[in-house]
Amino acid sequence: MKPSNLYKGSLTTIILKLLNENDKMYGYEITQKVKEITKNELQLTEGALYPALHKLEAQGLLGVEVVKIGNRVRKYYRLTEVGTKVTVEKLAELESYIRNMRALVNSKFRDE
Amino acid sequence: MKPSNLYKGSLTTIILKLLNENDKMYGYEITQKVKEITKNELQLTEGALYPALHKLEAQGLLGVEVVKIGNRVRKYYRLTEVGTKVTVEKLAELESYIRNMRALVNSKFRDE
DNA sequence: ATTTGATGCATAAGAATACTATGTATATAT
DNA sequence: ATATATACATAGTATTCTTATGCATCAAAT
Repeated sequence: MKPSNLYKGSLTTIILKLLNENDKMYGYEITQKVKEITKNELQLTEGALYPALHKLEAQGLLGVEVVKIGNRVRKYYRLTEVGTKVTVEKLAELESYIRNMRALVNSKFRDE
Repeated sequence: MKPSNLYKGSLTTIILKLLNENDKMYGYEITQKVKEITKNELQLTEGALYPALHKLEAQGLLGVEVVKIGNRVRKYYRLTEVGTKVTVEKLAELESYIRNMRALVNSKFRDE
């Protein structure tokens, strides 16, 4: 999460929404999906992502399934029922946030 | 800043933009303006606002003017030249943030 | 053959940001 | 008199993320 610190607080929303779209995803896949969707403008770091996934799991919003691919391990995450509910809330909060920020910022920029 | 933690990282942008619109403002005035514009959805706390103002001043983005109103003191803040430049950057970052978040979240919500 | 880059997980130390609580003080309305 | 609004400020705490580091597998290039 490099570019600006506006993203602070958005990671949970991003993860939940991606899992809502994709049934199940593993961590590395999420980082790539975000890069792809935002055309490299947002790169989430593993140091942020993995702790966030663990926390969401601990809170019961995500379930995990460990899969062996050859000799490598993948941990697939998917939304629980509660996780789906929280996703709805988080998306509503995002809309509210955007609406409020637009209202705060919308008037013309003054340069004189 | 109560409702969601999406606002984390947005305070600087809000302050700078309001000062860009209003020439000069004091702290309490800023809290009221934000409440008004967001229809009470966003209430910034003084514990966040005042340290933020001091920091922006220390960074040279804001200038201060202390005014006595009766027996009370007000500290009016206004943008410096550098502050105006940074405001432009912050607004661009906000647009970028909103664009990226919309892209990440835009597809239909899945509920089956 | 081996090195590089990509894949894939993880955690610890620290920085940045905001929240909660608290403190001080003046002004106004009931 | 008392509650509410105005107006500033800081300390302690919590949350979130960044940076740095570590381990390990696999594919492709030299």
